[in-house]
Amino acid sequence: MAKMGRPRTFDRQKAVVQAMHLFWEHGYEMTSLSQLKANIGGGISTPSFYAAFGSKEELFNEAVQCYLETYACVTDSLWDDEIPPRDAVELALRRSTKMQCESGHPKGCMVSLGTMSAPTPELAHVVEPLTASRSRTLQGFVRCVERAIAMGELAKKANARSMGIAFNSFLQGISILARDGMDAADLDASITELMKLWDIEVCQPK
Amino acid sequence: MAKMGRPRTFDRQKAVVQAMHLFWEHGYEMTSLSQLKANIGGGISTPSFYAAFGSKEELFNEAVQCYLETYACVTDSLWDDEIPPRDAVELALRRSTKMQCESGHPKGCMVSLGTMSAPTPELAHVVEPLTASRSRTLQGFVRCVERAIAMGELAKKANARSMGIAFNSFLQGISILARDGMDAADLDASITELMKLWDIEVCQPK
DNA sequence: ATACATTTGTACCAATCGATCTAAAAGTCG
DNA sequence: CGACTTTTAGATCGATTGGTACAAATGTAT
Repeated sequence: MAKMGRPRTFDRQKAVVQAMHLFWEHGYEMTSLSQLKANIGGGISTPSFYAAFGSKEELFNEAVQCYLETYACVTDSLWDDEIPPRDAVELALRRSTKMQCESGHPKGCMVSLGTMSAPTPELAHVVEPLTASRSRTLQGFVRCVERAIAMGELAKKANARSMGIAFNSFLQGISILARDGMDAADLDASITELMKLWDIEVCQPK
Repeated sequence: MAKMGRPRTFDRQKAVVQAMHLFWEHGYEMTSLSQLKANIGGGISTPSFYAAFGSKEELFNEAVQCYLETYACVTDSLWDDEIPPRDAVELALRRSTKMQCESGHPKGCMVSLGTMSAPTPELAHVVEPLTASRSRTLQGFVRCVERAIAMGELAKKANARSMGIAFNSFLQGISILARDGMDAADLDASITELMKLWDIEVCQPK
């Protein structure tokens, strides 16, 4: 049995992407139904919106999932054991910077900037996937340093958690700088500086 | 001639502080008049609010000024030429971390988190003082590195702007980590790691 | 052709947004 | 006391918030 009934006038998948861009730009609560409806398929009506997505919150969840499966993958190298740990860290930083500064979508990272999207405790569950993603990214940095120590690349006395937090805090800050309009080249140069943090912990005698 | 007319039932200065805490926690647009009125002097009426502060935007401006003159001073060391540049940078980072994690007020920095407070361009002017403050802090970091190079403490080949951006991005990221509930001790340890970025650029031969 | 399934547009819902009007209340002055 | 000044409380403003009811429109299946 194929699909029945009157067909949609808009592409549902494209609509999720358009919604993702709006939520990315303005956050959950600051994005209104009017904005969403106006930007989906060149404008849709209220009942069409609710028939297709259920509610604003459900659409947000879909938008977040869409983001996590696409743009957020720039940090996937942190969990790739095929990549040398130093390369994994540098790749995550450089790919994330490039993504956050490129045109065609809002600046910065939706996960990082989502920190301010849930002001009230009763709305915290809405952005929980974003919170979990930030926690996971921090874990990824720590994991890379731990892996390097275990491999003998970094000194045993290196503090994996502190180094991981340093890389992670730098990464989170990029979202704010990108929103403020900083060039990708400037950020890239600062990554080169930051990576020296890794190099000075490398075991000297080979 | 002394003050005339019916006296206020609330302390205007305390009210600005309470409003600052609300704006700090939820941002400009996400803080409603109802919240402000309910939290000022144990609850005030609408006309009392407008008689005392003019409008929501004017109160926000006062709250921002209050923040900049108090909490934001944790980074003042960046412009104090009496302090050795390395100490100035480390002081700014440690004082800011301590402030952002201490109890008695919302976590994180109002200036950094204010990035998400102005979604629409027509509200950008409201948070302009916050944007300017972030720009000023970045300049402060760069200035310290430049001062160290001029003093001969850091190598001439050191990239002042890139290093400044690295310190600044790390600092901005702290707001997000603090909001996520990270301990001040963890952040402090990561500052110790980050400061190695400075030490490796120090001119070796004394 | 007719029954069925789904989306569509129009109108509407209560609640809240920031802000204002009016008038009583509560002080300081002469 | 009475004139003056300011703040107070209650009612209300139009606009917007997220979300529904209802019926016409448009497709597929039999």
